[in-house]
Amino acid sequence: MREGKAARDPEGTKRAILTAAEEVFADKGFAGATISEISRKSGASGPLILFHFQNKEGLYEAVKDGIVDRWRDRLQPKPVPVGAGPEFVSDMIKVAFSFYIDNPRMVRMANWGRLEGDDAPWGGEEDIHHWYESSIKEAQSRGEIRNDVSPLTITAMVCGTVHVWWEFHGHMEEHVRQGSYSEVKDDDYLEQITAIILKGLTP
Amino acid sequence: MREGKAARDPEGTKRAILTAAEEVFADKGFAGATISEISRKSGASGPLILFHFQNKEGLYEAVKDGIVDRWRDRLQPKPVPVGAGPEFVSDMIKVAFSFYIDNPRMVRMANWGRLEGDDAPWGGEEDIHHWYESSIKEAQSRGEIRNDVSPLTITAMVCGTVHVWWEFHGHMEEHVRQGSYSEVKDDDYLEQITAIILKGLTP
DNA sequence: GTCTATAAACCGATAGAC
DNA sequence: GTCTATCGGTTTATAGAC
Repeated sequence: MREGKAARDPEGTKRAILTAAEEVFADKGFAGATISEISRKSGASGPLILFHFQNKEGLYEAVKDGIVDRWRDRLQPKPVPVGAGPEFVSDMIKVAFSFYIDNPRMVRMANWGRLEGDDAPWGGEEDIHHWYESSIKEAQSRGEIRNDVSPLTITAMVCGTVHVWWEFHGHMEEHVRQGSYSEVKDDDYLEQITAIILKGLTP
Repeated sequence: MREGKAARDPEGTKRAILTAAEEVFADKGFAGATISEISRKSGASGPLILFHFQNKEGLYEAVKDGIVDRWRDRLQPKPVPVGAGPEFVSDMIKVAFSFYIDNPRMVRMANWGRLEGDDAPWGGEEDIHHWYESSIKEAQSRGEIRNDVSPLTITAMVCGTVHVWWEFHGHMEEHVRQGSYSEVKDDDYLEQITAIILKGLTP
């Protein structure tokens, strides 16, 4: 977007604005982000940004929509797993774990949003949770997973255990640095929580 | 704080400002909070707030200090548990669980802070983690907890499993409302995760 | 569609009277 | 210690030329 001056390419401009905005919103949140910073990073003037997206909130929503769209495109419809309870759960953990590596800006945007009071599910999320719930229930009915715990509990536990690792990473590094704990590598953490959860879920 | 006008009571004023500021910072974060809103809620004028706390950042730090002080006052020094590995862990879970109920503003402040890049541990936190680490290690050496997992993993898992419950509460309620999951009560969740984690940690 | 210029509001912070 | 008045800087958003 730096081709001389006023390079009338509305779609390219929009894309540049969205890219820059996503970066800034993920970094600073809605209140902390400014249009002038997005202007600087995108090369488009402030008024042009508002011309394309109405106002700051419109830009924010457009960024969110973009993230959801990209994410949904990558989601293949998964087959309901058959006869593989433990493997299904360890897969669930692994997928959640790498999600945080692959989608750092989406994660940050969701975190800001939650604090700002936005509890609405992101597009496509419902399908995944429906799939989780039915898969867990099936595994329970086959006797592969203990059935005295709710599917929601299992999902929350998996998500939380993974979430805390990436979300409190800097925080925990501080504790390691201060000698409260000895270091744990990412892969080791993944392996260990998988072992604990699988064992904890056996009937 | 509302006794007529200019009620020269510096300590009372400071307290009113801190109370209002804590509310606003917890609600909006540092960037989203404004001195004028804190002024409105506390009854003290903007300049008076800045007179007492230097600048916005100084006020923010004072709020954080106040929270930490109140929190630390309630922390009794705990004895290192003896011969009660599983009970120690279930206690750890219970304490973490009720912490989120008892300290909602502290939790929100910490969440905002983490997003804003503040990884510094809160005062007094180090002691707790030291205590966790040594307690877990002892339980492991006594063969009450499996010793192929790191203490940090266990702490993170407990914190994450609890954290996700309160942090994603509104979010999960949405999923329940949409029929993805059937409802789970707070107490049931606590009971179920305790059962899963305890079983998962047996040697 | 894109820019410059600018309005209108609000921000944190200061000056100075009391 | 507390207030009113106000400054200088930024913010979002608009007007209007091109």
